[in-house]
Amino acid sequence: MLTLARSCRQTCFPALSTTERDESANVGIRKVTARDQSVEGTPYVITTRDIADRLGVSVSTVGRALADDPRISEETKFRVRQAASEMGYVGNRAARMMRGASSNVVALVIPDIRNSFYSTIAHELSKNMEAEGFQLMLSETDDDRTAELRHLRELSANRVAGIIIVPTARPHGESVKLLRAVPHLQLLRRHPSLGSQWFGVDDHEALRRATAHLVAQGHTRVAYLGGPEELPTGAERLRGFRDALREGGLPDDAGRAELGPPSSVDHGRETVRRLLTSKDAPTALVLGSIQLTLGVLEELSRQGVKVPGELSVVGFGDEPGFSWWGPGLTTIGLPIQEMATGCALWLMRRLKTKPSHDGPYTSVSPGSLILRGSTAPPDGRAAPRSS
Amino acid sequence: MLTLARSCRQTCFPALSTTERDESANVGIRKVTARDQSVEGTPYVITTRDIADRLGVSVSTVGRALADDPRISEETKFRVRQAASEMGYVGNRAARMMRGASSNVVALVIPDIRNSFYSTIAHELSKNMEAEGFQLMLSETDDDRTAELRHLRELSANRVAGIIIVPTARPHGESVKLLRAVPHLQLLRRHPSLGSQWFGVDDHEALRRATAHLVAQGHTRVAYLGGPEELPTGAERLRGFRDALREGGLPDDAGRAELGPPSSVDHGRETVRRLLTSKDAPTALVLGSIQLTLGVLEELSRQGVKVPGELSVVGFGDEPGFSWWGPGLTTIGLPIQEMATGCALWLMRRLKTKPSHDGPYTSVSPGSLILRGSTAPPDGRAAPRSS
DNA sequence: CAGCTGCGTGCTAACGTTAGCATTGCTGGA
DNA sequence: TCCAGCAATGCTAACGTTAGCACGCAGCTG
Repeated sequence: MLTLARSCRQTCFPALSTTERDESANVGIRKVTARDQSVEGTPYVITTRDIADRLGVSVSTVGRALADDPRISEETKFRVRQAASEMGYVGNRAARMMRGASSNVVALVIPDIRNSFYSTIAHELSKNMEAEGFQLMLSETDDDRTAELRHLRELSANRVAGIIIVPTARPHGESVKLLRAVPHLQLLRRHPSLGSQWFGVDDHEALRRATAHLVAQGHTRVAYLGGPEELPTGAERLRGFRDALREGGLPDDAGRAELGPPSSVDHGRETVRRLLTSKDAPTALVLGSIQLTLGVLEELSRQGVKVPGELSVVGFGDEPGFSWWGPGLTTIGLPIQEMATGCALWLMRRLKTKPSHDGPYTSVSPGSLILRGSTAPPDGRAAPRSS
Repeated sequence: MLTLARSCRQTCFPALSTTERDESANVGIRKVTARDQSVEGTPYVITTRDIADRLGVSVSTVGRALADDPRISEETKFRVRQAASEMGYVGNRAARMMRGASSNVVALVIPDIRNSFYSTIAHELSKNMEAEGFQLMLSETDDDRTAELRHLRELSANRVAGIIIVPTARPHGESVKLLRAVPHLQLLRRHPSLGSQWFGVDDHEALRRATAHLVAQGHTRVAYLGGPEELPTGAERLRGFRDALREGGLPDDAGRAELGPPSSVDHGRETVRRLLTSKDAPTALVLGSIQLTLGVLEELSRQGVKVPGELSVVGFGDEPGFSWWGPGLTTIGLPIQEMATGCALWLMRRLKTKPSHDGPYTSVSPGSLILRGSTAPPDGRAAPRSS
C-alpha cells in the first residue's frame, strides 16, 4: 500500500502540458529526496504528503481538510480524514510549532514529586489542563539551583508554553533570564527577581494561628521546626511563629526555632530527638513542612512519647496517616486543591489571551487549623519557665 | 544592540562583486521576511541567524560552532559562544527535531500521581533521566482508557522519544497502534497487545506469601480486598491469594474476595465496613492496593477495631504512616525504587542503541513481607469454620 | 609556477506544516 | 459571447536547524 502511494509520486505530472514555461523540466515533479528511498518495511512516520500522494491531491488540501477549513469540499474532507485514519497519521507538533504556533506543554518545576503536597498540585494541574489540550512536563529540582537551571534550559529549548515553578532559595541569574521569556507563575515560594506573578498561601498567618493556638493553651516553651530563613516560605513561617509568641505576651526566649532542610524526613527525626533530650525541653512543637512532620511523628511513635501529655504537637499539611497518628494530629491544613486549580486557571487564561492585564500578586487564604487530639494545656509537671 | 544587529542584514552584501553571475541582483541578499519588520521592543526569540548577522558570519558557521564542530576555528567558536550567551540564545528543539533528531522527552503514563507508588516511580525516573538530558512528561489516565487514548495522541503528536506506561485494563485499539510507533515499556500492569516489554513485580508471589503468612497463623476465614480481575495485576494478585489458601489446605469457601476500583480510598473504607458487619466476618484481611489500604486503615481506626485481636491485617505497599498505625502494619513491601531505576535504565539504553536486542519480559523480585504487629493467630472467640 | 591538499567557511536543500496568493473550471449576468 | 465571481484546489515561501557539497585561500610539492 505504501509502496503504491510512493511510486505515484514519480508518475503524476499534473498539468505539465498546460503550464507553458520554458524550462518546464523542473515543474510539477517533486524532487526525489532521501526519504523516498526508504526501504520497504522500515518503520515510517506518516506525513501529510503521504496522504496527499495517496489521494492525488496537494499537501495544502490535506492540511486544510484536517484543519476543517471551510474552503475544502465536504467530500474531500471525508476522503482525507478516512485516509489519515487508515494510514495512522499523527500531526507533527514540532513542525506546527515552527510555523509560529506555540507548544501545548506546560512545565511544573518543583523540589520533589514524592512530597504529597506537590503530587497533589501536579494532579490538579494536569487534570485542569487536559481539558484545554495541554500536557504537563515535570521537572524536579531537589531544591538545588543548578538542577533548576538545567531544567529551565531544557524547558526553554523545548519552548514550553508556560511554567509553574516553586523556585529554589536563590535562583541563578540565567534562570531568571530564561524565565522572563516564558509566561510563568511562582507557586508557594516567591522570589522577587522572578516577577510578581505568584500564587500561594499566607504562610505567616498559617504559622501565626497554629502557634497562637498553643500559646492560648498556656504553653510557654514552644519550639518551631521548619525550613531555612533563606527560603521565602521559611522566613514567613518563622515570622508567623515569632509574632504569635510576641502577641501572646511571651518573652523572646520562650520560642525556640530549629531551622534546616525542609524536605528531609531524617532531619525531622533527628531534631525532635535532640529537642526532647535537651534541658528546658519545650512543651509544645509547631512544624513547618510536611516532610519534617513525617519524621517527627515517626520518631515520637518510636520513642513512645506521650502526646499531648509530654508534648503538644501541631503538624504541617494533612496526610492520610495524620488522622490516625497517636491521638490524631492537630495540623495546619492547606488549601492545596484550590491553589492548584487557581494556578491552572490563571495559566490557561494567560496562555489563551494576550498578556494584557496580568494582575500581580494573587494569594489564597492561609488554610485552617485542623483540630485533633495532639494539643493540650501543658502538664503540671512541666512547670512554666522553670529556668 | 538588537537593532544594530538587525540593520546589518540590509547593509551587508557579502562578496557581491566577486561572484560574477548574470542576474546577481538576487545573490547574497537575504530576502526580507516578516520577522525583520518586528517592532523595536517586541519580545523576540534569538535564532542562529541573529547571531550570524551580528558577527557577520553564516548560520552554518554559527550552528557548527555551537555544536563544537572541529572544522570551525577556535577563535570563531569563541566569538559565537560569547555572542550566543550575551544575546540569550536558546536552541529551538522543534527545529532540531525536524531535521530527524529525536526529542529528549520521555512520557510516563500512570493512573494517578497522588498515589505515592507512582510518585516514587516518577521521581526515580526523572532523576535517572536527567543525567542523560531527558525531560519527563506526565500523563494521568485515572484508569480511564479514553483519557489514556487522549494522552497517547498528544504524546505521539509531540513525538516523545519513549513512553513508560501503566496501561488501563483494556486499552483502545488506537492506543495500541500509537504505542507501536514509539519505544515503550509497560510498568506493573501488562497487557498482551502492547508488546512484551514489561517491568513489574511478581504480583502472584507477593499475594501468595502475604496470604500464606495468615494461613500459617491459623486463620480460616480470610478476605482479600483488591482491584478487578480485568486488570492484569488484579487477576495475578487474586490468583496468588487463592493459591495460598489452597496450598494451605483450606476449602474453597475459606477465602472471600472483594474486588473493586483499586484507586479508591472510599471503596476501601466502605468495603471493610461491610465486611466487619457481615455474618461469618473474616478474621484476617489481605489488601491488594495502596489506596484501598489507606481507606481500610482509616476506617479501622475510626471504628476502634482491635487489630490483630478482632482482625489481622496485611497491607499493600509501605507508606510513612503504616509503621505508626495501630500496632504497626504488616505489609507487602514493594521494591519500587529498584523497579523505577530498572525502567529508566532499560529505556535509556533502548533509546541510545538501535532496537537490536530487546529482551522480552523483565521482572523484579516480588518484594518482601514487612512484619509488624497487625497479624496474629485468630482469637479463641472466632472459632474456625463455625458454619 | 602549476597543481594538490587541507582548512575554514558559505550556500543550499531538507525536515512537516501552514498561510497567502495564484490558478483552474464553472456558473450566471451583462 | 465574454467576463465577473465563486468554489475548490495548487504552488510557494517560511519557520530554525543541520548536513552535504562547493568554494576560496594558503602552504606545500614537483
